[in-house]
Parts: sequence; structure tokens; C-alpha cells
Amino acid sequence: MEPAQIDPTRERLLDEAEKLFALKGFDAVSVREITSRAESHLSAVNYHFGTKKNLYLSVFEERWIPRARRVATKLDVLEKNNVTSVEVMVHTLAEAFMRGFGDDRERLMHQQLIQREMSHPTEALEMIAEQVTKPVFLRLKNMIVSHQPSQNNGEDMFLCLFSVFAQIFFFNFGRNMVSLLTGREYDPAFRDQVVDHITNFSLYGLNGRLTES
Amino acid sequence: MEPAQIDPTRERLLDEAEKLFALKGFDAVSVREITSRAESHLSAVNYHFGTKKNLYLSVFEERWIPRARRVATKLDVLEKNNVTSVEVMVHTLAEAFMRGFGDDRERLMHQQLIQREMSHPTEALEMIAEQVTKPVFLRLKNMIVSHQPSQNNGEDMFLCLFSVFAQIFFFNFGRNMVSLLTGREYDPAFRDQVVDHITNFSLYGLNGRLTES
DNA sequence: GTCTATAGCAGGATAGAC
DNA sequence: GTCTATCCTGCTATAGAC
Repeated sequence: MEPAQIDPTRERLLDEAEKLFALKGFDAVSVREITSRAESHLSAVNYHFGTKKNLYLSVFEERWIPRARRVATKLDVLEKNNVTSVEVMVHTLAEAFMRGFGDDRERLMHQQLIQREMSHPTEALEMIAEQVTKPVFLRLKNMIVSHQPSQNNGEDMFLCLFSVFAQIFFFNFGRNMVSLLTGREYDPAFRDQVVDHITNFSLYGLNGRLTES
Repeated sequence: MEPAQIDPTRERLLDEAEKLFALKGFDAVSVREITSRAESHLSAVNYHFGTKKNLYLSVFEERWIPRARRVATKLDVLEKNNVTSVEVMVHTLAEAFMRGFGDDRERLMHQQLIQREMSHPTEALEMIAEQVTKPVFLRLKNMIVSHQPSQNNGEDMFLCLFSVFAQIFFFNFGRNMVSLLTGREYDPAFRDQVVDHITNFSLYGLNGRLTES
């Protein structure tokens, strides 16, 4: 099925499709728009992917999931060095997802795609859950609980991990609201501030903030 | 502009439009679908709202914003009773947004609409920020800092409030992913568990969980 | 294999009967 | 004011020229 030789037209189609699906969502994007941006032709999509829907799923198979796996390798160093500090773990995690992509645009695109899938799942969400989210969460859970005297069960730790990811997602997809209320732009300084905030909030919650001297 | 007498056709159109826009998003919904569910006719939308876009904005003006204000009144009792416990505040806040709607469907619809606006803003987001989010956040910030010896500035407290809302949003719009990973359904028991989790995580973060005996 | 042409259908908006 | 009929545009998918 996969061509041994990479087809550059097919690659451009996947690139532009991913950008547009993230920006506007499946229904708001036309195949014509994708092909014209990819400097290709309407029927090239049909030739390479059969249908628009299958192009969408291919974006996840061939772009999104490999990228998510790449970002997840940022956690390898923690395991290799046998890091025991939860603070370092959470900071690494937050930084990996807030800054561990090629650039800001790529990170936003990546997270807008998963956000759409989470609120309106297609076949892609199950692929992602099985191949990415579940393995990553299990690794994180084991890293944390193996160094801690906690009696928490796995489900409770999963909820905590969701709370960390919830913040990462919110500060990306909700950046418009955040900017409207804080008056801050998403420049590198603010992003660093957000990473520190997520780390501190996830570790100590509100009490840590309110009682610090 | 507003009719003194409420037009039942107009009301049904707003009701069905809100449901469908929340479920599928602006582009994926056709006016024909809205009018057929409202047992009305295609041109009724044109007559009452002019355009599809204006119907969408009217949903926020006449449904979403009034509902958000209604939910926000759940915070009044805290001010009236001069509550000083941050734990009570956060729990009230989480419960108001996790359970303080007519029913589960209404809450999900409400939060899917704001989620879409946050990631892809239209004129509606500015209305919401001005008329709902900013006033609520200011109230919450003042309630918390007026009882605390904290030196935190307002911006930092805003980030904390975003982190609380981030979790509320995530456990709603991301419920598919949460269910896939935990195997739990969103029954009332799980929702109570989530409210408690958000309260605890927001107050004490991971450390509170890991060091509890 | 690439691209043109087009089938076949659904969309938003409107005009006009009543 | 309500509803039918229709316009025009844009869509996906396909057939077939080259």
C-alpha cells in the first residue's frame, strides 16, 4: 500500500490537509482548497487517498501519530537517568508539549487536531488512544508511582495526568480567551511563564501559591 | 428589535440551532437541518435572523450568555455568606460548572459552544469575554485574594483560575478520551468523583495526592 | 499517471404567491 | 408573515482524454 518511493505530491497533500483541517475542521475545508494550496489538482486526492475522509485519517496515521511519538521521546531521558523528582517530571512534560515541536504553529496545529477529535471523535481517536495516549500515560504513571510512597491507585493518577494535559490544552486552544483577559500576547516569555505556572499549579495547586512567602 | 411578544417559531429555531451548532459546529450544520428539526421552514431563518451567521450570533446573545449568567449566580451565596475557605470556593466553582445546568446534555452543549469559540473565535467570543468571563474572573479573584495573605498579583491568580477552568473543560469535551483510557462511563458517580478530583488537584496539586497517608 | 470536464447533489439566500 | 419554488454557487466524486 505504501509506495517504496515517497511521492512528493502525496506528501504535499498531507501537509496542506493537516494545516487546513486543524485550522478549520473537516467540514469547513474543501478538497479544492487543499489541492490548490498543494499546487496539485482536485482528483489527485481521489487518486492517492480515494476519499476526503480517508485523506483525513491518513493525516493522523502518517503525520499526527508519528509526531506525537517523536515528542514523547523527550520523556526517554527521564527514564534513562532514573529521575525521581516529580517536579522535574512535570516540568519536562509541560515543556515537551508547550515547546517540544518544530515551532509554535506546528504545536498549535497538532493540538487543534486532537482537540477536535476529542470533542467529536472519528476512527482517528481510537487509533490515537491505543497507539499514543495509553502507552504515554502508562509510562508516566509508572515513573511517578514507582518513586512515591503513595497508595493511590492507577485511576486516580490517570485523573491527575488528565489535569496536567487539560492545562496544556487549554493554554493552547484557549489562547484567544487568555489573551483577551490578561492582555498578554503568546510570545516566548509568556509561554515560559505558562510552563512554570502549569508545573507549579500541578505540583502544589492553589495552596502552594497562596501560602508561599 | 426584540419583539415584545415572544415568537414561538423564533424560540424553537434558537433552541435547535444551539443544539446543532454545539454538536457539529457552524459549517457542518445546514439551515435546512435546523429548520426541519424546529418544524419550520428554510426561509424562516432568513425572515427572523437574516443570515445563518446572524442566527449563530443570536444563539450566544439570547441563549448562551443568559445561561452563563444564571450559572454564575451560584457564586452569589459565597459572597453573601462571606465565605473564606478557598476549598469551599473551588468546590462550589467546580460543582457549578460540572453540575449546575439543567441536565448533562445542556452542560455539554454549553461547553462545546464555548470551546469552539475559544479555538476559532468569531464576534461571539468578544461578547462573552466582556459580558461573562471577565466579570466572573474578577469576582473570583477578589473573593480569593481578599481572604489570603498572598502576594500574588492579579495575573498569576488569573492563570490559576484558567487552570481550574481548563480541567472543567477537559473533563467535559474530552470525555471520550477519558472514557477510552479509564474505561469509566460519565455516570453521576464518576462526575462526583471528577468534581472532587478537580477540587483536590486545584488546591493541593500532585504533592497533596502523593504525600497523603 | 495526470488533468479536464462534468455528473449529481446540497448548500445559502431570495423572490413572490397567498 | 408564512411557505413554495427557484437561483446560483460550491461541493465530492468520477469518467475518460491524453
